[in-house]
Amino acid sequence: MSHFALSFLFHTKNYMSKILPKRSENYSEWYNEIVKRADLAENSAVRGCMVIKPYGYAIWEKMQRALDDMFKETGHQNAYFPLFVPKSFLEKEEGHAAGFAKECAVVTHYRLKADPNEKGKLIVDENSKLEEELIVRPTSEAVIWNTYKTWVQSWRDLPLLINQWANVVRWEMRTRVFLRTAEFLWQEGHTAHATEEEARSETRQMLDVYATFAENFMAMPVIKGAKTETERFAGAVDTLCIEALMQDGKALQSGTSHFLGQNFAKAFDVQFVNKENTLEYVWGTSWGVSTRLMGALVMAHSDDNGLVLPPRLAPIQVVIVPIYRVEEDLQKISERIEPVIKELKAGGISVKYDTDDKYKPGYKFAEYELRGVPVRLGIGMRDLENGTIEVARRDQLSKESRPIEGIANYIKDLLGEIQQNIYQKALKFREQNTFRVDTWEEFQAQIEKGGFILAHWDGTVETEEAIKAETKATIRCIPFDEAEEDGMDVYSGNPSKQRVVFARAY
RNA sequence: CGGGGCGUAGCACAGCCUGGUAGUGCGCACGGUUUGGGACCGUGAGGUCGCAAGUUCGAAUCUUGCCGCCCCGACCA
Repeated sequence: MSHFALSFLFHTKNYMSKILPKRSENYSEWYNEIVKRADLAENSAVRGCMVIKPYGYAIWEKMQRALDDMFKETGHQNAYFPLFVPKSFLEKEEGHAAGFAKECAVVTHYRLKADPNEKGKLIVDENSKLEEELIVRPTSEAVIWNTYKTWVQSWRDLPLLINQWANVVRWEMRTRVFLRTAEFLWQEGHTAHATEEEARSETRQMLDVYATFAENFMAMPVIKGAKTETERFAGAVDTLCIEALMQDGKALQSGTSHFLGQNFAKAFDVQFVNKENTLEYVWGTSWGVSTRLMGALVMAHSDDNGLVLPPRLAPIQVVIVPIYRVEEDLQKISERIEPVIKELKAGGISVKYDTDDKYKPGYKFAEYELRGVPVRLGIGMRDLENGTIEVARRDQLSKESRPIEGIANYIKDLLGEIQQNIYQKALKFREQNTFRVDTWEEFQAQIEKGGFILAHWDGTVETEEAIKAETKATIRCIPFDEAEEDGMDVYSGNPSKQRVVFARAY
């Protein structure tokens, strides 16, 4: 016994560097470690800003591709607007200005000069002060609506369906990699329409696009709904959102779509002449998802062995690890596996054949698990003799030996099955962690345990804020698919027509 | 902005209390043995101990100031 105990103690430190913190013990440390160890991103030298590493960026690119295709299918075009927003633009829509004012980076000068007092140092050249400060965009409504004014004259110019992929900056007090960084990448759609109805349906259409993306690509079930007044986007009439449940029981807003009414059209004087030759303000929408989705992806599916990627977003869908002693064996293995690789690639599957001899197979197994590669194939001399190959699934951490004959087709199906399985698992988790609650005592107890709470709300800001103050729970959304029913507000006891979704949120 | 922690090799840390040769593990380079779940042996490279000032014969270590990072809260996609 003492021998084991001693040897365990002696080696503990070494092992510690190889295993992840337990998800159940320290969720945020577990999250940070996965992001780091799976090579998705790291904290940069710049406070609050992250470096997205190639593997992480490859996932983001897959997200971009899928979303971009969906935007194009729904008639949108990409464009690009400036990073800098003159302060006067930002001021024009009052609610908008108030909402973003306290988190803006401001450019006041355009030049540096050598410090006369200290060699090698630079100081701001006071002679380069800007007449008007430039704001680094926290979002682009202001610049874009200022531009739309010149683009829209007639009803024939509408609808205007534009999207841009860009970076934005919001000076957050506290940041977390992917979930809340000072600078982040996103897409922002900005559309203008002739009628309210059309703008409202655009708002809803894009929310549906996000939900479809979340569920079909990220394998992450979401609740669609509308934000309450307090949670609404600054400058919007209505904010719709998709809300996902993370494995620690906290909610994550994963996408928003705003109906802007005529707020920005009026602020920036964007009018068009309708068919009856009268001037009208256009109706606007804006909608966005960001690199926060990367955080959602990690927190929705991963486990104590690392990242779990849904096949549709995995940069490497299948990794093949050869197991051999001598060079000749590797050659034999390669000869047998090359046609399989070709077949997989022909089927549109991304494959990595890892012949790197720096690491042993065991190391590679652990490493690809950490990185969430959905399927791993192991093939050695024993397999060549038996005509088999080892197939390992990341989502279930299971292994089986299969005939190598027809393996490519098998894997094609398997990837689909894994995609489904990951989604079903996440859906089941959400269902098991969604609670219908009718009393305040129950509510208080349940919110401590996490999860979505469906409870009645009287529709007042006062109640919403009181609940938040007492429990830190916010109304994530007023869900679309929840049937109306008469009830009593869980806090105030006032009459209510519908349950809303409460949770503690990121 | 409050509360806590931390800055020593690429990474994780020890050394600091009680001042005197800068260390361990991982990683890295080279050579050899290994390879079906994170291999091993040997040799080697790698440091303005966060920055600045002070105390001292002498500072990673003591004092003061500053800077930065992380965690927990208040604000937020």
